[in-house]
Amino acid sequence: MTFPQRVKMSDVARTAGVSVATVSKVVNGRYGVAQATVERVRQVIHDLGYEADLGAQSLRSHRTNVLGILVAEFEPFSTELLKGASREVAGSGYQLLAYSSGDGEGAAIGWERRSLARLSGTLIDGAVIVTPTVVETKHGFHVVAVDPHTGPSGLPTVDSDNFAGAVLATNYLLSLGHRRIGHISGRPDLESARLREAGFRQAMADAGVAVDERLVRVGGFRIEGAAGTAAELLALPDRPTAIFAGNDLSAISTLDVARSMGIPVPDDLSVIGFDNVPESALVDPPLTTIRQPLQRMGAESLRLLIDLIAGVERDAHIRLPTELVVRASCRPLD
Amino acid sequence: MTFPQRVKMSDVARTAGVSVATVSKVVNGRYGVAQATVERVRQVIHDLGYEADLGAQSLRSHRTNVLGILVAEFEPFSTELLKGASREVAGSGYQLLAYSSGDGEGAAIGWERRSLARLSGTLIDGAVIVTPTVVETKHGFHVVAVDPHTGPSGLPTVDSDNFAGAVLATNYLLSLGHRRIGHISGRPDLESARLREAGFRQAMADAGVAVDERLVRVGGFRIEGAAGTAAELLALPDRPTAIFAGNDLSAISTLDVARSMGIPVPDDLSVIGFDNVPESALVDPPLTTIRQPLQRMGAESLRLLIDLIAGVERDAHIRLPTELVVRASCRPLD
DNA sequence: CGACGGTTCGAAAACGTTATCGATACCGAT
DNA sequence: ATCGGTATCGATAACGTTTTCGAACCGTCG
Repeated sequence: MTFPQRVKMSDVARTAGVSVATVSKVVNGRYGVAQATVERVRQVIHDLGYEADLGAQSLRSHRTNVLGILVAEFEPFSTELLKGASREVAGSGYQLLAYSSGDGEGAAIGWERRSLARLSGTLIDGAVIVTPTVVETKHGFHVVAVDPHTGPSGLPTVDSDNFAGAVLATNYLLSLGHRRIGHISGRPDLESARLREAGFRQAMADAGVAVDERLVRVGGFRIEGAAGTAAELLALPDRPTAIFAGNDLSAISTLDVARSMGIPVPDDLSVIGFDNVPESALVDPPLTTIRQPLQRMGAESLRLLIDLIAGVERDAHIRLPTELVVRASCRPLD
Repeated sequence: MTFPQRVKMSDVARTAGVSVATVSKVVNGRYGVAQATVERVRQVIHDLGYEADLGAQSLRSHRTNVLGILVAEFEPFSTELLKGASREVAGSGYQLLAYSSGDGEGAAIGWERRSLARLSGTLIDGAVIVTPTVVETKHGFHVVAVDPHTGPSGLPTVDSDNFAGAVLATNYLLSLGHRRIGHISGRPDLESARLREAGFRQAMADAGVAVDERLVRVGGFRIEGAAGTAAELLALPDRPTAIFAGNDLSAISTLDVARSMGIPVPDDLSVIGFDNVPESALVDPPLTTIRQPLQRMGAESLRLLIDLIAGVERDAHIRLPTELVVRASCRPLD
């Protein structure tokens, strides 16, 4: 296990005929080295293919120019965020690393904290955490939270307007004439799930229609959990004519369940989702849903993180707008 | 930019009343420390929440216990691999970091080499590269290639049996009575695309049906490129009755084009894909395709990498089987 | 009783980088 | 000539860890 080929700063220094200190200055663009020297050293660096040793760099300066993004799992939601984030990072001088807990469903809740402890201050200069449960963060290490769990988070956050989106969705269903509207809500510890349910209730109240409590149920944000809930809802004697699912995954799951129960969508049941993951355009029927600008959220969170590290003063809570995407899974009640 | 809170090995040593050398031995499970001391130090480590500084660790020992997986972009294909890989890594003692070039379409070809140069030997102990163009790798640093570009690669690889899969697909269409079969092939510099086209031609030849060269066209593996190609194919005066698309993305794209041209699938056109990405089950009609065990490929590549690093002797070329997944996008020719 | 093997521990030297700060060279002005 | 002031550069001390190697101790055996 040897790394014989790695060229280090002292090699560059020797063949350029200067000291390592000077090479370091050139690499980091510090003041105090003659233009001619700069160019010579640059040339040697290029010729030798020198790359700074991240470990040593971090050890000495506590900076690595590497940013991390932590997701629970690589599913469509996170993936879209990742796309936006990795696009944003290009040209920023940072590298982006994605990290997944990798441990499935029943994983310990504190995985992000452990990962962060391990990575922070040594491997990465900052991180964006998706759907985090943690709030505390050690001083001097920057993290921004995307779509955090409930609770007063002191962290900088970026999310979308979940409440307004839920109102949008509910109003759309209402405008189609639906009154018996079911809601499959997400994990109650998720701030976004809570807000979506709140928006749903608000819109119903504003329209003056009472919500039948038997029609709003926790389904989880995962596809399996939602299936059971959808089945319960649809098996009800007077089942809802429309379902507002807490996210696209559970909406898609509802579509499946309806099909297997012989309930045609949208004819006998309207379904609306939330998120607008790419899949929602592909399912049959194409899903009407609320669009969260996922890629943009990823991009914004990275930009925010970079700004935070650079110390620029700015608003640390970004809320992006949601919008209704009408496809084919809803229709007016006869 | 200070990190005041970070507890270092010397802190542990001091409060445990031993030297840093001893702590290091405990952490790394080295021989030569009394059982009682081990337990005392372990306790202190836990109490103080000590985490090794990856930078210093790597600097000194050239090991980080971090593995990387490099993908060009976070699309369904890579994502499935990532899932498999991150599942496999759990409990292996390694951490897994995903890295994406982030730069879109026209990015420089050598991005992986640059990334690898930067990360290798300092940040990660080894890497799996998805769809790599590079072949060379510095000595002592292990990489395994998934679905590599064409050319004799000296790298350890894992892929699926693209040739056999293409034969499977073609034979299926043939068995349905199709003779005018079109093929949208992937980027010609991809080994897998080349093999799929070869399998297609082989199966046609074996069945004694000549391939009409106007019906096999390069479409690229990206959804946009494939759309144009599909449109050309379907606009032909005597258009094919079936299309074997080089991958699911182009198959899905073909479905779209067919719909917009008013050609019903599968009634007037059969379409078969390759990969079996999750999306293919969701589209309308659900796509008949060839399944590559993507998650398993991810898992196998990680296992291979770990074994390689550990120095175990084993076959360094893994080829996983493909299989036909019949859904609803093909039907017998009348 | 001295030597010896085994066990447990710590001092100290790396690893490759960055930051400080003193040394040197050079310049124009007195 | 001497001097103050700038540029330019290099020695050197960290950073937190791993590893080597010898010291110290204890019990055993000849």
